[in-house]
Amino acid sequence: MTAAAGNAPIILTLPDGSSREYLGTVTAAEVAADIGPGLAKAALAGEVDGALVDLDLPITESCQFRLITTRDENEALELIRHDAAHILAMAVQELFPGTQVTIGPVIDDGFYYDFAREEPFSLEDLDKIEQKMKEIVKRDVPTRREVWDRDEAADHFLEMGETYKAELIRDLPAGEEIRVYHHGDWHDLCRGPHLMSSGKIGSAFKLTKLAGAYWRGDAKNAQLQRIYGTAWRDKKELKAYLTRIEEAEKRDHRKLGKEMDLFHIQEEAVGMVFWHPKGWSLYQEVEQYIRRAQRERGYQEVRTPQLIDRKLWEASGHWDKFRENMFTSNADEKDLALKPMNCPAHIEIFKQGLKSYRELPLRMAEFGCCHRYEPSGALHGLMRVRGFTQDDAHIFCTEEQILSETKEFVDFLFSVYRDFGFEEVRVKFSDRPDVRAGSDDIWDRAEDSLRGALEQTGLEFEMNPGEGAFYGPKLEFVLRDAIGRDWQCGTLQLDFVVPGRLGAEYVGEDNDRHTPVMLHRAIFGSFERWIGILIENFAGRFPLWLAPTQAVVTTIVSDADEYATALAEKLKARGIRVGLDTRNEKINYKVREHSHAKIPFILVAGRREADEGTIAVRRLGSKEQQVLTIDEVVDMLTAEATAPDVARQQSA
RNA sequence: GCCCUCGUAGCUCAGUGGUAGAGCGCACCCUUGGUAAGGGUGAGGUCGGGUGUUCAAUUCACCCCGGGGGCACCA
Repeated sequence: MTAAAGNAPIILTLPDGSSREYLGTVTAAEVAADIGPGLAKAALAGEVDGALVDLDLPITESCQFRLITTRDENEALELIRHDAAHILAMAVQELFPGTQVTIGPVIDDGFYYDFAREEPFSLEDLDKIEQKMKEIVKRDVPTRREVWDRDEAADHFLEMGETYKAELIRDLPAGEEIRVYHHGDWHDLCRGPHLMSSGKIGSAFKLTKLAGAYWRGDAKNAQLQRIYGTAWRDKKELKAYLTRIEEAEKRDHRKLGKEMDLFHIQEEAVGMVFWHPKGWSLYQEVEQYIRRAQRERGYQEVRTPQLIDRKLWEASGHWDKFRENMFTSNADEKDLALKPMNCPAHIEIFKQGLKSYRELPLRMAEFGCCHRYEPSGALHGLMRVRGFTQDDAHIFCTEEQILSETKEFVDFLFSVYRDFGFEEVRVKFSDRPDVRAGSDDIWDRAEDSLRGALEQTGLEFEMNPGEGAFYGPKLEFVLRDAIGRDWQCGTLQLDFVVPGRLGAEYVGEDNDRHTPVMLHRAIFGSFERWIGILIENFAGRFPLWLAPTQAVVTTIVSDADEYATALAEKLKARGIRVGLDTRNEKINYKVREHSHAKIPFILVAGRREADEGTIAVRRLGSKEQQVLTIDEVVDMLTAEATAPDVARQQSA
C-alpha cells in the first residue's frame, strides 16, 4: 500500500475472525477504546501481524490485529519485564548520575540491565534502587516515543557521555528505525514496544542479584555491572516464583550431598570429589547398571593410563587445541599430562595387532577417569569438576556403519534415560567450530553423514552452530528433570581426524589399509554430574534400587532387638542395603530421624511383631503402616530393589 | 580468569575493638516408650590463612585461599 492510499480503508482482522475498518491511520489504543472502556483500560499493547506494538503507534496498513492484556501471559510478561528493565535503568541514573546504560533485555523469569560505572554497586544500593523503582512506578510517568535521525542520535548519546549507546546505534542495521523512548525526563534508545506509563508494570517485581558481565558477552571487553530482577503480573505470581526458587534450592545436590553424607569436596583438592560410603554406593549402583547395559550392547571394557607422555597428545592434536585445559607433570625429563579424554588411549589399544574389517564395528568402553583444568569460576559441586569419570566409549567402524551405529546408540541412550525415569529428551546437532582440526572437505563429509544418520532416526533436533568438538561434529542429548530443568548429558561425536593422526588402520575387504572412523559417545557424560542430576531430580528420595540405604530395621522396645537383628541379617543376605537401629530412643524419634534421612523403608519391630513373626512397614512419604510377615517383606524389598534392566531380564 | 558476596563448634546460624554464644548433633546417666523431637549432665572453637593499624584484632585495613551468585569458559 502506498502513502497515497490514505482514503482506502484499513482493515484490521481480529482473532475471532471479525474485522474493523478505519480510514487513515488508527492506533491500538483507539481500537481498544472502540471495543469498550474496559478493554481500553486493560490493554497493554497491540499486536500487528504477530509483532507487538505500542498502544499509540499509528497502524497504517491492513493487518491481523490483536490487543494484549494481562491475560496474554507470555506477551504481558514480556512487556512488563521490558518496562521493568527501563525503570531500573531510570532509577539507577537518578540515584547514580554518571552511570552509563547499555542493554537491558527480558530473560526467563525476569530481566536485567547492564551498567557501566567505576564504583561497584553494593547490595544496599540494590535496595535503594528498588525503592526508587517503586517511586517511579507510583509517579506513573507517561511514555513518549520519538524516531530520530541515526547520526543525530549517535551524537546526542555521545554528548551525554553514553558511549555504549552510541556504539549500539552505530552498529544497528542500516534499515532500522532509531527509536528513542521518553519516560518523563529520562530517555533511552530502544526498539520498544513499551507500556504507556511506568505505573502499568504494577508492583510485583524485585531486584534479585548483582553480577559482573562483559560488554557484548566478550571477556576481552570491559566488564559491566549487571543487575538482575524478576517481574510478574501480580504479587501472587511473584510469590509463586520465589517459592519455586526456594524449592529448587532445597534439592541442591551440594546441600543434599552434605545432609545425606554422600560426598564432599575440600580446599586441598578443588574440583575433585571425596565420595563417602553412601555416595559411593549410589555411584557403584549406577556404574554396575551401565556396565551390564554396555556388555549387553556389545561393548568391550578397557582401562588405560592416567598419565601419558606429551608426545601422544601432540600426535592426537590435544596438545595444540586443548593444552590450556590439561594438568601436566614431569618425570624422567619427560612432559606428562593427565588425560583429559580417553580417545587417544583407546586408539593405542586399537592399534595393537592388525585389525580386519571383520572386527568392525569395534566398541571400546572405559569408565575413564579424566582431569581437566577448568577455570575456577566454572566449578560447581558435582556438576562441573576438574576430576571426573566418563561412561566413555569409542566405536571404531567404517563410514558405511555410521548410520547403523548412530541408530543403535540413540536407542541405547533413550533406554538408559527411561530406566532412570527421564522421558523428555531433546537433541542438538553441533557443527564445525572455529578452532578445529581436519580439512573443510573432511568436515563436509563428517557433518553430512552424522546429520544424515540423525535424520534417519526420525528424531527431531535443533542446530547448535559452531559448537562441535575440534575433531568433528556432535550430537548432544539434553534431558529434562522433574522440575523442568534441562541438562546436557549424552553425546555422540563423529571423528574423521584423530584415528588418522594416530595412525589407526584396518585391513579392508579389498586387502588395502584403511583408517577407521571413530564415534566418541557417552550416555551419562560424567558419573559425577549424572549423580548430581539424580540427587536433584529425586530430591534425595531415590528409587529403591539406587538408594544407598534401602531400609532400616528398628525397635520399639529392647526386647525386640534380637528379632530385629535377625531380620536385618536376613535382608542383608538377600542383598538389601539395610541398617539396624536398636538405640534406646522412642519410636517417634527414630521414625523422624530416618524419615529425614530419606530412608525408603522403615521396618519397625515391637513385642507384638516379635511374637507374631511380622514387621510393621512404613514407606517414605507415607504415614500408613503395613504389617507383613518376614517372607513378605523380604520378597517385596528384593523385588522392588531390583535394577530395572535386571527386572526386565528376569521377566523375559 | 573477571565482578559481587560470604567464611565463627560436626551441622545451621547469632555476636563483639578487651581471646565467644544458641539450637541440633555427639558422649554419659535416667527413661522400655507403638510410628516425625522424653529428661538430665557434659565434652567440643588458634572465630579460613597471612600481614598491618592498635596498649589490645574474631571484630578495622590490605593480600592470599576456599565457598556461593553471575559473566566468560564447557575442547
